[in-house]
Amino acid sequence: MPELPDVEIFKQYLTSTSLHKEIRSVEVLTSEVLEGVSDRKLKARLKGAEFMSARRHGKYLFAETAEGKEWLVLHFGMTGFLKYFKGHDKDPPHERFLVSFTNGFHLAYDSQRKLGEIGLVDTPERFIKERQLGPDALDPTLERDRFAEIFRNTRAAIKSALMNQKHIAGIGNIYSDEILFQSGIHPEIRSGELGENELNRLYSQMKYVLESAIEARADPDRFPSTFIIPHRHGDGICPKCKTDIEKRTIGGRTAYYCPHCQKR
DNA sequence: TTCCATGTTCCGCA
DNA sequence: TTGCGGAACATGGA
Repeated sequence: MPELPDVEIFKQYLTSTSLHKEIRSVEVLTSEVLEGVSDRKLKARLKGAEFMSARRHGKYLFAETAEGKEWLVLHFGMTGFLKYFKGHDKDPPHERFLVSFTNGFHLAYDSQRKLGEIGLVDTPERFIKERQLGPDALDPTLERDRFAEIFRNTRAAIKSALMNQKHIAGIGNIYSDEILFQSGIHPEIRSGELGENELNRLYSQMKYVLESAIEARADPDRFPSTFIIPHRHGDGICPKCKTDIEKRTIGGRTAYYCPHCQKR
């Protein structure tokens, strides 16, 4: 589930496995995932280079390939992930892009659906500006007042507003449900109608939920027992009050929430 | 078989 | 003009 916590784990994974290793070759197995760069150019730029550092903004992962000048950008769509391995019998099932290092290991980008994206950008900052992405949800310089201002100025349902990457980057359908549950806020309330107390809770719970998920390595089996995510299915029960969880479509996505803990 | 799914983008309407 | 809601996209599992 590649939302902010998942992509943060991918960043840690890429950092611990794939930095400072010479790239021997690059294979593009599904050219549809390339965005704004040709297969030929991508290979030419990566071959002989190495990943020098990794960064993340929202759901995007960046790997530095030429000091301060060029970065590989990866987006994982709904189903993407990375796998570092040795030996071709261990290739993941829907490999779209493969980097092979001179040490014999490979880094694969797997995406069952092809909704992800791979490109080359000169700097993450310019990319973020071009895509009009909002501040990263875990940016330590994102202060409560700026956060509150963003949500006071939008009229959409708060769930939709949280998922809008132009407002805050990194939150998707799953984690927006969790953040609203932990905040005790109904997902259909209009963003601009939230009171100051609710905005305060939303801000602090957003940080708490995302940080907790990263600490749990984005693995729902390790989430705090108060999280609603593991109960986010047809016959789920609220982990706090045992009320039946409700399901409804908001802004075109399925929302799960507790009608008792999250009053309108 | 049909519906639904963690992603973003595009279109039409207010 | 801008923002919002819904459809579209690709693929496979329930």
